[in-house]
This record gives sequence, structure tokens and C-alpha cells, in this order.
Amino acid sequence: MLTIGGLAAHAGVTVRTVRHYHAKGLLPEPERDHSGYRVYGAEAVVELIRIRTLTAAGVPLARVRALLDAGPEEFAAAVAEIDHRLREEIRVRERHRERIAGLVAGDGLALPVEVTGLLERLRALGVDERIVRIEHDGWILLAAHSPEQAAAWAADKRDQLGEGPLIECYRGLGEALDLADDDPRLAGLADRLAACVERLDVGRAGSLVGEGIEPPLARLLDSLAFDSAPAARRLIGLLRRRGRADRTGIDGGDGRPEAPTRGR
Amino acid sequence: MLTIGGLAAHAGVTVRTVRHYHAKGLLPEPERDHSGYRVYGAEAVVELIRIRTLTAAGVPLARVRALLDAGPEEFAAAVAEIDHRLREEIRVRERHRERIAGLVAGDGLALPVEVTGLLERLRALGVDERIVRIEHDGWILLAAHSPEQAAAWAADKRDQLGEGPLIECYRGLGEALDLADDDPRLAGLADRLAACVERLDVGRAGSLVGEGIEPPLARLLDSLAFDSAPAARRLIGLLRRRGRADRTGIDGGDGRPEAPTRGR
DNA sequence: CTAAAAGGCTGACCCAGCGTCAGGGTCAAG
DNA sequence: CTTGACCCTGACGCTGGGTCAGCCTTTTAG
Repeated sequence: MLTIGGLAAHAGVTVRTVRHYHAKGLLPEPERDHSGYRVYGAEAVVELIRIRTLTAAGVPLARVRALLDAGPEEFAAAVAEIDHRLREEIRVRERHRERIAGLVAGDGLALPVEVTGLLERLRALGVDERIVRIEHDGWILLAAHSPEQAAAWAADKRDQLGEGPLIECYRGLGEALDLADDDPRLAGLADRLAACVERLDVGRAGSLVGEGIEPPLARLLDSLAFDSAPAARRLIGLLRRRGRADRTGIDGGDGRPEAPTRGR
Repeated sequence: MLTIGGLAAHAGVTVRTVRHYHAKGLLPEPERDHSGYRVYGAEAVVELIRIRTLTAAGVPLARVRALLDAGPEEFAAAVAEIDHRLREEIRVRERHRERIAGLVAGDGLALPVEVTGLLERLRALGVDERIVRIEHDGWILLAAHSPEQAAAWAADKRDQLGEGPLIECYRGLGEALDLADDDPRLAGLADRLAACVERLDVGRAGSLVGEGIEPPLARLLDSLAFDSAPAARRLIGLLRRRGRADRTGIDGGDGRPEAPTRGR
């Protein structure tokens, strides 16, 4: 006869595990001796080993009892289903491995390489770091929404950077960063920006942004910029009056703080 | 500005998930509006997406915060460690798959094919089903203790079954099953069994059992037989007096019930 | 204008498979 | 008699949220 520790040792499990199986009804509670200790016979060892054989093969505890009592064909069916589950879990982990590998390849975040390339280039061209950061966050939103389109747009935008007008826009925005909401110089900046946008607008500017972006996402992108750059909201308002802002894909609204957006 | 539902929708998670992240300190609690609703800005969406990017790659929540704030080299180190963990989890599941495949190949339990072959043969030779069952359980214990040795022993024993003496022993034991502890016919049976054992003992019988089995396991095997067959204990006692039982690897003790075995 | 649907709030319990105290009692040996 | 190794029950902890329950607020439809 065995105490619980002896039983556990024979089956290669912990005492806690045996008690857990009792509590779950997996292993029947044995008789107790005069002081309340559980007393096991050899069949308990056999039964416990049978249980462990199944759990060691990935069978969930909740199904062990049924499997031990099952006939050959239900057993085979259950095993097939468990094998299916195991394959699924392996697949999930392999996808995870691919993703974390992708994380170190990107900048450690949710960005495709095209976007990190674009951001590098903006920095190299002397664009203000605050603007680069806003771009960065904006691309995270875009990439989360539609990764492959974001990658294509980023590649396209990076190529346009070499051509002049776009980088001028960024420089103008950089100057606006340090101006207060009511600074009189904003008007002049708006003129310059309008000129840049005019020159941009020729060919593929429209394909950059503004198509395929639903209003909720567009509003989100706007508020991202407005939150970080106080003068941006007013600047956009000025641009709109010049009839340009609608072509940048920026919504901008009426230039006043938005009400909360509810639901999805 | 967004409510919690809007935030969740933008990041593709449930509202419950967002609140969970707040509770874990993963995502900072935002301001509340006049009625206690949480109000989020666009940066919260960005941050939530960054969190999801990591969790979707298998990073445990407890490590997400540290990883988001980490520099590139610690990030790379952490990612390497997480990848290691994922590989480990995949390995575990692949071992599980092999094992459940082995389960259907065996008899659905912890037995190697050699043992199931032996049991089949015993049945085919007309050995009492109760004895087959005791053998079955005994092999489970042996296989749990040292699988490869058990397989070898079983193969050896199966081969010996064709040669006569061993199967006679089993038949004798089968008759003993239905006798009470004090039946006078037990003495005659003991004589017949002693003769079988004598003939068995020549060559490799000693290699079957009795070597490499530690006392605790031997006692367990004994009590397995004694519990199922009431006359077995007395029979072994008689055999011992004839000086044979020691060669079967059966301990048998003094023929009286054992005291509990404690510890391991 | 009003009622209903849709969201939001907190708090609490639930899943697996045990690990790990806490706060005792029991047993064998020195 | 003490010490150390076991045993007992009961309860909380971990992961990553799901799912009520009970109540309040906002939006929408009639």
C-alpha cells in the first residue's frame, strides 16, 4: 500500500498533481487510514500512469476520463481531433515566429520596410524630427488598416521626395511647428504651402492619399497631426480657403476641436 | 476624440481587451469626460496598435511594456529569447503529436507494441482473461519505469510462450484464480507450478524478470497480483517454501498484507 | 418628445493545470 | 523529546481575456 507521495513518485508526478486529479474526478478518491491519509493500491498507480500517458500526449484533462473509458473507434476519432488541435497550435506559433522576425527587420514596430525607408529619407533631408514622428505614427495607423497599400504608398512617396515640391511642403510645415495658433506669419506659410501643393498636384499626388481611406481613418490621421502640432489645424483651415486642402486627403473639418467619435 | 469602443475598433480588438490593458498598466488610463467615459486621442490608437503588434507576435503581456520602451539591442535580445520560447513550445507540441500517434498504434495506452503482442498471444493460447489483465497492468508499470527494457523483456517472453513450460505456468495460475485463500487444492497446484518453474529456469528465465527491478517496483507488481487474485499470496508462500519463488523475481514477502510504503 | 437601442461604467467570476503558501496534524528515527 | 519528512485542507496566483450583472448615458427612431 502507498501514501500519496509514494503513488506520485511511482508515476513521476507531484503530490499536488494527484490531488488535483482527485478534485477533477479524474482519479477516484481512495480510502483513508485512521489519521486521514489517503491509502492507494497498485491499481491506482496503473490508473495514474494511464492518465499521465494521455496528458503527456497533449490531451486536455477534461477529456482524459472519457478517453480512458472509450472504445477503439471513438478513441481514434478523439485522437484525430486532438492532433488537429496540436497542428493548429503549432501553426499559430510558427506565424508568431515569422512576425517577431519581421519586427527586428522593421524598426521594431508595425511598419513595413518601405515606410522605415521613407522615414530615414525624411530625416536625411533635414525634415524636423517632430514631423518625422507624426509621419511615423500616421504610417502605423495606415499600415494597421491596410498593410500592403501602405507599403505601396510609402514607396511611392519616398520616390517623390527626390523631386522637390514635396520636400518643400515638409520644410514649410516644419516652420509652422513653432508658431502659435494665432501667429500672423501663418498666412504667409499657407501661401507657400499652397504653391507647393499646386506643383505636387499634377500626376500621382492623388494616388498618394485621399483614395481608399475611409473618413474615420482620415479623421484619425488628422487629429494625430493636430494634437502634436497646435498650428496645424489653423494652417489647414487657411489652405482650405485657398481650395487646396481637399486635394491632400486631409479632412480638417472646420478647424475646431472634434466631438468624440462613438462606436465603430 | 474617441470612446473606448472607437479605439478598440480602430485597433481591431475588443473593448474588454482595452480595459484589460489599462488594468495591467500596459496602456495608460486616459482622461474621462463629464460622465466618466474614457476619452482617447489618436496617439492611443497608435500605442494600442504597437501593443497588438507585439502580442500578435507571441510576446507575453508582462513583457510588452518593457519591449516598447527598449532600445534596439535589448529589443533584439528579448526577441531572440521569445523566439526561443516559441521554438520550445513548438517542439513540445510536436512531441505530443508523435505520442498520440503512438497511442493509436499501441492499444491506446502506455504499452509498446511488443507488450500488446505478448498479451494477444496469451489470449490466443487460452490464458484466463483475468490473468491477461494483471499482466497488462504489470507491463504498464514496467513500461512506465523503463520503456525500452520492458519492450525487450516482453519480446523475449513472447518468444518463450511457444516452448511449453511458460504457458503451463499460466494455466496453473488460471486454476488458482477461483480458489479461496485456504483451499486445500492450492498445495497440489503449488507442486505443479514448481515443476513448471523448474523447467523454465534453465536458460534465460533469469533475464526475464528479477534483474534490474528495484524493490519498490517489485513490491508494487506483487501487490497488483495479490489484490486481484486472493489466492495468489498464499500460492506464492507455498512456492517459496519449495524454494522456487525467489527465481521468478516475485518478492512475496511473508504472505501477509503489507504496511504502507511512504515517501519515494 | 419619448422610448428603445447601443454604448459606457465597475465589479466579479470563469477557463487549464497545476505551483505555492498558510496553518495545521502525523509519523519514524535519533 | 525533538527534528525532519510527510500528510491534510483551503485559498490565491498565473495568461489573456470572455461573459455576465446591474446601472448610467448617449444616440437614434418613431
